[in-house]
Amino acid sequence: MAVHRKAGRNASAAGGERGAAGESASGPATLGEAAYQRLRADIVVGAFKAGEPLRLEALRQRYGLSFSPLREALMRLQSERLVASTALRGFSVAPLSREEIEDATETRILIESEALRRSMRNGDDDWEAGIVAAFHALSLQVERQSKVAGSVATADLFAMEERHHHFHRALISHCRSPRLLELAERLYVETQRYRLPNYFGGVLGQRRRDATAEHREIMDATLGRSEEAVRLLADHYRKTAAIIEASIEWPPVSGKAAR
Amino acid sequence: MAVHRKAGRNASAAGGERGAAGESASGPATLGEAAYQRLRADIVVGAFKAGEPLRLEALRQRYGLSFSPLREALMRLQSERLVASTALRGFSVAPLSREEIEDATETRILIESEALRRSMRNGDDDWEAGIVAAFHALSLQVERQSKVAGSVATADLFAMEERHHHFHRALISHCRSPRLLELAERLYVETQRYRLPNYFGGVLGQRRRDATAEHREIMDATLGRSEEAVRLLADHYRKTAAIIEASIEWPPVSGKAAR
DNA sequence: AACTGCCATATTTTCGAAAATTTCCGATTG
DNA sequence: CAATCGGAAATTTTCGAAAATATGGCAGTT
Repeated sequence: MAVHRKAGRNASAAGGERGAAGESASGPATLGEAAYQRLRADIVVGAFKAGEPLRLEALRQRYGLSFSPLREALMRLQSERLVASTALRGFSVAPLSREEIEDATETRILIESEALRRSMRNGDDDWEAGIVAAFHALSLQVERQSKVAGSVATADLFAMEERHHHFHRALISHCRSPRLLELAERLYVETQRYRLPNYFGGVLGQRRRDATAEHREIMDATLGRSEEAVRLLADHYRKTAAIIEASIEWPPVSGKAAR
Repeated sequence: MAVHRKAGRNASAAGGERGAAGESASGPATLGEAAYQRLRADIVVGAFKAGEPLRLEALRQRYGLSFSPLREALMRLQSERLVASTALRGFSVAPLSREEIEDATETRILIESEALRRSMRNGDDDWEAGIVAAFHALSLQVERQSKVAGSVATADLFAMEERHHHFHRALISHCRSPRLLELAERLYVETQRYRLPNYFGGVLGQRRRDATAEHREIMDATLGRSEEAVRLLADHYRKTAAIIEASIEWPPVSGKAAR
């Protein structure tokens, strides 16, 4: 007995190397992959609070999965610094702290600065077109949301986030280093944890900050192959970090983090 | 029935956060951790050839473990780029290539350059003492091995490797960035795969390269808080990469990598 | 009250088998 | 002969239970 999967499941012939963007239709190929994606999303949006223990039984019920795929996913998330764990005492959501956001921000700047420089050296017409297109799509979404009076739909916030991500990826896309691209990707997700609560939570209407102008400046300098682009990008990230650090009431440093 | 572990196993009360150095006595706390360490060691020393499929049944027999801890370990190794995998087609040893060693080397230089600069800014007396001590220990080992006539014992090669690693870690140890340290660590292991075969395999007696002199120069410039240290370190890594690239007969580019 | 040892319970970790999927091979067809 | 189809075998992935370990409370002692 014990039917493992409800139906024969989506017959994705392709499969796809992990780490690739795609998947598109038909969903994740394995339950482990699905667990990874859902868990990561839930951590990033704050569905689990920082530092909160992640008990396997609870996760099993929440996602309707068995231990094996969950453990795999948690293992993977741990190596991406979204989850912490101690030997025989289980997993917990990685804590948030000033030190962490600063380290993540500065590391991200180090990685993306280099990636941006290389992209500017290697970038061709397609690269430029990709950046312009991504910027435009992002602007449209910003425009649309600024028109809305009250609260913005969650779906729109996700669309916004997606386009923002896409824009920043376009800038460095032609650096020709798999490692730099992967690191930038991970650091984007790590910092997302810090940005999103601030973003969903509150200051939506009164956008004190003109992020679009910053993005445009970065784009212009980048297309002009100017080293200034690197400085602007770094400033952009540092400003974001500063705003977040100011807006969060950091929990008092406690000795016992996990569990 | 089905006794899980032979005996009650070593009762390591401590446990220890993963990623920490220690463990010292009493071995890994969990079988998953043990699998990770053994598998990683076997991949790095080339016990499994690059590109070779890692079949679970074979691993199960080799290490006397069940699937779960093995999969966990493989998952972890994949996120460290030592293992590749495709959705439902299993794992394989990550391939070696010119592109990879170049990317790894340049990324390592990017990371360690920044880490070294910060260490030079932050470093105190203990930091300096640590570097001097590590250099000295490394020199002693080099000295000892150069005296030996014929082939050197494997244990000595490992001791050498360990002290070399320790020296490079000492240089950047005070950068105050957990991420940079972790990345440097991972890149060290990644590049180890390329260095070791060359190291074990052949040119032991006729050390054409005076690595000790290079190390001393790096140390001196570092202790003198000179930016020159960064340049020397980068040269050191690029030279190593160049030697390796020259000494390896690269396999012809084939389309099908895994399995 | 503080400390210690012990037991019951909660939780993680590991196992071995079942299920799902891919791979391989031969027969069949165009 | 190339291509395709089917089905057996090989392999990965998932499950659910068993084992190992940690946790928390309670009694007994100092």
